Amino acid sequence: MERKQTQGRKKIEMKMIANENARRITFSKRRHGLFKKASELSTLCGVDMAIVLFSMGGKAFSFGKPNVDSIVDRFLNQNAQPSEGVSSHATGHDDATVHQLNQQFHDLRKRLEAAKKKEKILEQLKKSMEELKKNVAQRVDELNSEGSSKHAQEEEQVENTEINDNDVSTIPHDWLRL
Amino acid sequence: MERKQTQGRKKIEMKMIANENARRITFSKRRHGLFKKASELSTLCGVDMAIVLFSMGGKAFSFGKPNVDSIVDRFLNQNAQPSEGVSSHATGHDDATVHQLNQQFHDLRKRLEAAKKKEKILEQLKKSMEELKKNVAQRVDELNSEGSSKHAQEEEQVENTEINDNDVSTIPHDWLRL
DNA sequence: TACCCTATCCTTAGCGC
DNA sequence: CGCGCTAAGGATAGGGT
Repeated sequence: MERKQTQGRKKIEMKMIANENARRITFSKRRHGLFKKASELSTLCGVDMAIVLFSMGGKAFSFGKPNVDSIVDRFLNQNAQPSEGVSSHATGHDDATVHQLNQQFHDLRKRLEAAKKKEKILEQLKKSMEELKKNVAQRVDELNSEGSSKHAQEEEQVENTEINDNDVSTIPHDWLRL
Repeated sequence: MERKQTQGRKKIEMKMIANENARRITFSKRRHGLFKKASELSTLCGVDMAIVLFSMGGKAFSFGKPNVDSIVDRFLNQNAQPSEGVSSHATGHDDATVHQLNQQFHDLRKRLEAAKKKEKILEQLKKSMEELKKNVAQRVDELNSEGSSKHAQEEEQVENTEINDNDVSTIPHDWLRL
């Protein structure tokens, strides 16, 4: 008789998980599960939505269709008048389709504008990096020429930028932060 | 010999549900499921989060812990954060400085990667927009010249950002080895 | 609209690599 | 970390009230 290899899934109490490590694992797993469910819901029903959550470490994760910002924007401007752009003079023939297209167009324009801004900053970013590079190299040189040692084990604390999510355009909201 | 009362759950294709009524039912059911998952995740892991979604009818639904606005606030304010980094040039000679610089470098590189990805999306975005623009213009024309037969509801997905980003690092991975 | 029910399908806790 | 595995727990499509 063989023992079962694993005990399989067990029920857990719905309270904050005490063990910090287990909590992190659960956070990771369930976050992915949640995003997947969200993705399915949005495709099955053709609706727009966004999810934003902050881990215990303060790191932010997000999912959005078509993107988080457009949803947040809509959320904040719920009681404001929608958008007016293309069919501005179509006072009488307002159709759901046109309205929808309008909405999408509006969102796209916003995204383009934002993107252009970010392009400029890109250059700055590159320069900053070059300088940083120089700085570090110099520092390392100093250290090396003064007798190398063995301290090298721990570093890399930044980790995990979560650039790739399971669906659509999920660009890290903080991809630009100087 | 009784017939089974129901056929039980069946697998469904992951595409927009055609039948409008079924779609609404699924929307309702899965929305509840999603919110429940979200609630569980937030309690199990003790994290804050928010979900906002708009039904096809344009109605907004939301979930938030502790509430949506606080999350949205945090999300929006994050882009302006100074991020308290590293005191420029610590005249020190300890490896702490190097460590900090190294950390900052990693951070920068991650951002650069994300930025390049963004660049690609930009191109696609522009194309999408051109097309959308054309679409809208055409739609409006149709409406203005009214009298034609009923239009088909042929939309188009603006989304679908399939970006395969390979090799983004401009700097050799080991140019700096601590 | 909101529940109820059942038979599946899907998610994930707990371990190991 | 991420990936795989197993099996129990949970979500839910389809149908009914």
